[in-house]
Amino acid sequence: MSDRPVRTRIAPSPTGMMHIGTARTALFNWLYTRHTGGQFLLRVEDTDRERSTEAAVQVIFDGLAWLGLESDEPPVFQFARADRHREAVDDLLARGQAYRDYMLPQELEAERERARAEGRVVRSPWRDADPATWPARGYAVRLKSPLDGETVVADAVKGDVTFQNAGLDDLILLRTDGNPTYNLAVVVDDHDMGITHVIRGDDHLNNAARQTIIYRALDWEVPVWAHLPLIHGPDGAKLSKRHGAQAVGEFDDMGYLPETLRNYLAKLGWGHGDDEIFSDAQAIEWFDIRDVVSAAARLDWAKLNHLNNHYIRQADPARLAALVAAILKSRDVTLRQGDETLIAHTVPFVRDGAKTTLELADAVLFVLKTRPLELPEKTRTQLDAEMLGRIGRLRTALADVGEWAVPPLEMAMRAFADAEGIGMGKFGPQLRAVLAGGSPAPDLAGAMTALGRDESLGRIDDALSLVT
RNA sequence: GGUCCCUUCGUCUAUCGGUUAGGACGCCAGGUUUUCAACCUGGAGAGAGGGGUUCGACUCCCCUAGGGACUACCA
Repeated sequence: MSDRPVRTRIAPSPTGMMHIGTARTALFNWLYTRHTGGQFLLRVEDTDRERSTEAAVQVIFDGLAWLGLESDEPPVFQFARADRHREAVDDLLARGQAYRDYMLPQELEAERERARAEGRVVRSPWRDADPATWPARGYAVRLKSPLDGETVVADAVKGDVTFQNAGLDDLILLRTDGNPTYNLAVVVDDHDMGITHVIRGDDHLNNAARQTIIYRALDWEVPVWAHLPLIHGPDGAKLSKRHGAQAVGEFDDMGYLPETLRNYLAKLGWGHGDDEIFSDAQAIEWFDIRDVVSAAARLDWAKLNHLNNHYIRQADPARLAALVAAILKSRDVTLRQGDETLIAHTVPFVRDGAKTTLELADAVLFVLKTRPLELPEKTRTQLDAEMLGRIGRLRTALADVGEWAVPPLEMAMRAFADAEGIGMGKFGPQLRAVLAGGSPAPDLAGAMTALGRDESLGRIDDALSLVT
């Protein structure tokens, strides 16, 4: 470890989606650099040319942007650095830290079977071969790993993890076709990018030992390792499609806010005492790798929903209105001029029960309807002469309300109920139906406030005119 | 099979040798009530098992069991 300024990175490969685990890794890297005043970088591991399409790369950019975790420097593309990787291999060869391996595929296969049967690691006969014996054919380049002793990965989350070198094979650095492999490229790129802390998924812990050996062979400073436990599905198994969602974009589509994800993901595998809901600023102030939990966590939808409800209640109505408008458009609901403003105006009255912006979109629908509303069959039967008479008298009372706001409207309705000698249950459900046409609606005073005086009274008038 | 990691309420976690093992979500009961939520009050609910170390272990060590990752000329 050194006193270099902290530089971390997120290094996803473009697969066409951004896994939620990748998102959390990005968040932890980001929190740590913000906490220490360092830089957070992005490297696209696009060496798999088949999958690395422009669209797949864009998914990564979009995912990070949505989460608000932007890189402090332009992204680095791994494939473009292949020459530099080969240069490092040449260096290793020159230092005698790597060797040409002329094993044929079938020979390798046979050796692999033998090694497994003997309970040892694959070894190449070319490790110490005399150059004079080199055949005239293509070769791969392997790292000349130490045969004995041990390699310790000083992990900031797991503690010291010791690997016996005898159990580590000579990994391939350069393929026969001349292309660098992942383990080599990662080391070279992290070094060149000045990465001081490699914070990544648990699944790379085993790689860390061999990567440590590469760093040493190159005589480079080994970064601080921090391997985060993985995120599992609610049933404890690896998170996959059947758990409902695994990609960042899916959470967006399901109506979760990015600040919800940030808070939730931060709490998944890291914690600060009893704090459950906290701002980015607080998370940045409190975050430390040492407090990262070492066990895998499970995704809990109920808690995610609870958090999302909290943030929906905190959010700016205009911002929510824009999100809701987009959702409605995707459902082929045609919005008129001014509808988004109307939605923003309605949001405060309906947001308390909304767990997602999708639910918020449902909750806001009643206000967008145009008169005359189509009333449900059940309501039409309930609107007999007696009920219509009552609602007519209520309309008169409401029309007298001075300020069209929740408290006065509530007062007026209570006074009306008292005057009629009945409970609110005797006209509330019917009034709701008349106002909302069967759509979900908030409490009556809230619904009427959202609708406004003219629209509310107008909808009541429409119902009253149903008299047959 | 081999290597490595993990194990506190259903779930996320607090505890860094001495606590009635705390909080949150969920759940249950009650309250509020014009629907659904939200909200308020209360409740049930945990140290995987077995050995040590220690005056004293959830906390440290070992074993077992269970879960997971890696084991490619993929990343």
